[in-house]
Amino acid sequence: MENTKGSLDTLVALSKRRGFIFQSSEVYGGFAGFWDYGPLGCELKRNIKDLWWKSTVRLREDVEGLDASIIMHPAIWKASGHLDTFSDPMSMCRSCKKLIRADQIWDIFEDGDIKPALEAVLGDAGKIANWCKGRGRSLAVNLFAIAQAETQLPKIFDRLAACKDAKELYTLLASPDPDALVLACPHCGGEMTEPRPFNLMFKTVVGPIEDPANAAYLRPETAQAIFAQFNNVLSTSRQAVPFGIAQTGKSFRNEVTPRNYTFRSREFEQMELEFFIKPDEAVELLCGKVTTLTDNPDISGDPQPDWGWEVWHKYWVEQRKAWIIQAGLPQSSFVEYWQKADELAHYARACVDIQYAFPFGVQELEGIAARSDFDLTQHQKHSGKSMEFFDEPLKLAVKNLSDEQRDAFRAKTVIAWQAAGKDEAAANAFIDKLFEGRYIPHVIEPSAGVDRMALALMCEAYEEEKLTDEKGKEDIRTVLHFSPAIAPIKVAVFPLVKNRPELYEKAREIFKGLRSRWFTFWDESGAIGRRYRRMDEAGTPFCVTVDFQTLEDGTVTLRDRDTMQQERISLADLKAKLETAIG
RNA sequence: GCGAGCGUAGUUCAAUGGUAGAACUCCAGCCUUCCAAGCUGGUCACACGGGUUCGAUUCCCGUCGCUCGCUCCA
Repeated sequence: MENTKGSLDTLVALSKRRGFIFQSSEVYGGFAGFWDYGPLGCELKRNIKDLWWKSTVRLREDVEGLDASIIMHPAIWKASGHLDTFSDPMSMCRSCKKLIRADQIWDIFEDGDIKPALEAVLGDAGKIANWCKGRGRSLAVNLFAIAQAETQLPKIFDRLAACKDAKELYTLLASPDPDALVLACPHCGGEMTEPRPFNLMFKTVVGPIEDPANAAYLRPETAQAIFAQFNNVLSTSRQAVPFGIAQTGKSFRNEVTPRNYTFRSREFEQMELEFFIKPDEAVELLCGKVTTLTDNPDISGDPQPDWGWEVWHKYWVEQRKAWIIQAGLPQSSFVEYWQKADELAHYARACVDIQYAFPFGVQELEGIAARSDFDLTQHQKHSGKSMEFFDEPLKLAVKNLSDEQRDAFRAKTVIAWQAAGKDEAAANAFIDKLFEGRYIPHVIEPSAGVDRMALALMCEAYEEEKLTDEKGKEDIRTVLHFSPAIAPIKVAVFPLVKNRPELYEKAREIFKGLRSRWFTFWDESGAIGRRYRRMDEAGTPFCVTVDFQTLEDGTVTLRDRDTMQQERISLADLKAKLETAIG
């Protein structure tokens, strides 16, 4: 049997044909970056989320759930850094790769005579109109926006975007110095890319008044809500660090290029866990040592109090890999990529990407980041509210130390912090707090995409099987090998033929009995083989067929999707059998 | 965001300056005692908006969408 995985195109076609995923707003021509999940797709997504929630929250004593609002106080995005970095036009230096806010470059230009000169030229609407004639629309829009000279000047970005064109315009109008309009990096003098609007967040207005002061954003990640509600969850849940807060929900990013089917969508769903841990210094004071990866600790069992952040991070990487395998991606189908030091975000100590081999390339499915205390520190700074955790055992442990031991600890810690580039005062402030039993927890963040997981599971499950029957006739069977836990339809019930009332009635009775427990599908039309194949394309693991023997001895045939084998099983045993297989 | 190509039923393909055919799918009926293939009938398409024209699915322009390459991806 020679089987193939099929291309992304064949998967997309099946996905539409069977009702997994539709293009958003299709009747109006579609809407790039947005997708709708049909009857089977929404079951699939629901099953993925349920499986995640069960393993992350329900089965763990140390994780609590949260379901926060999508639109939150804009100050959250100020604190998190999203607003500063990604809502302004940015320009990147081609040499030193530094990202610089476009208005900062503009400020540099203000030193010279570029700005007034440019504005003078651009202000001549008649010249611009002539020049724009026959040129690209976006260019004309940009230049006219500037030329219109409304009471408010157009946004700085619009002006800067026109710089390249303005240079040409300068030349055309015999400007004294067109070269002056080349954007130069203020750090190294290198060439800057054209400014781009990094407004990755969707902006909206809260309240009926259309005023910039009422601007708010759709969340670009679910994580920040968890940090913002850290204190509330902590104080109402009887948890203590280490513990986690989990959330699933929609997030929104104004992606520049939504491509590869649902992989990079502008609206997507995340499953995020923020797991709060003690800083290593606190672990050391409590346990007298910090277990690191070089100690080769056993991370397959319950977490241990002496684990440092490295071990916690590795622990969650392994937890997440186990879950992904459970969901139906074999170990061989994904890779664990440890980001190099220069790839890490400035606040991250380590980050592992779980990458799946999609048909369009090996791409990130989930990230597990060690984010230090960056997020809670930011929110403490911006909100003015303490994000510290009071660790009573820590306070007691410190109390039991001698003055010499405390001094030695302080000296050692200050040196370590200085080696990490932080100043002595910060180290001492941290140690003072620590000695009182207070610290800002660090965090390990496993962050997974529901849509990416659904797509990966569909890609992995998809197979075109070449079958040859006993007469030697070849046939291709398209089948989705979903694991029973995530399969949208768990079981289908068929009457072997539909024009025998007694058979039909018996099958309906069995169908209704199963439906109360699992998502069960009923199909009575066409040849039995055709019905089996329909269910293969939907990924339904089991089909129950009611035939004449059922009426005599109370047995049915149970057909397995993957092996296509059938077994006769008594109705009395059917539910127990399915319970074992599906769960 | 830039450049190139593409856009006809759910899918794969036709034809055409005079409003479109097929196969498979799907639906209904018949037949049918277990793996899509029998019979009969049926539903369903020119992405959207302008322009040229007596008339546009066809030619032109724009928008939207898709694919590829660049760019981007906190």
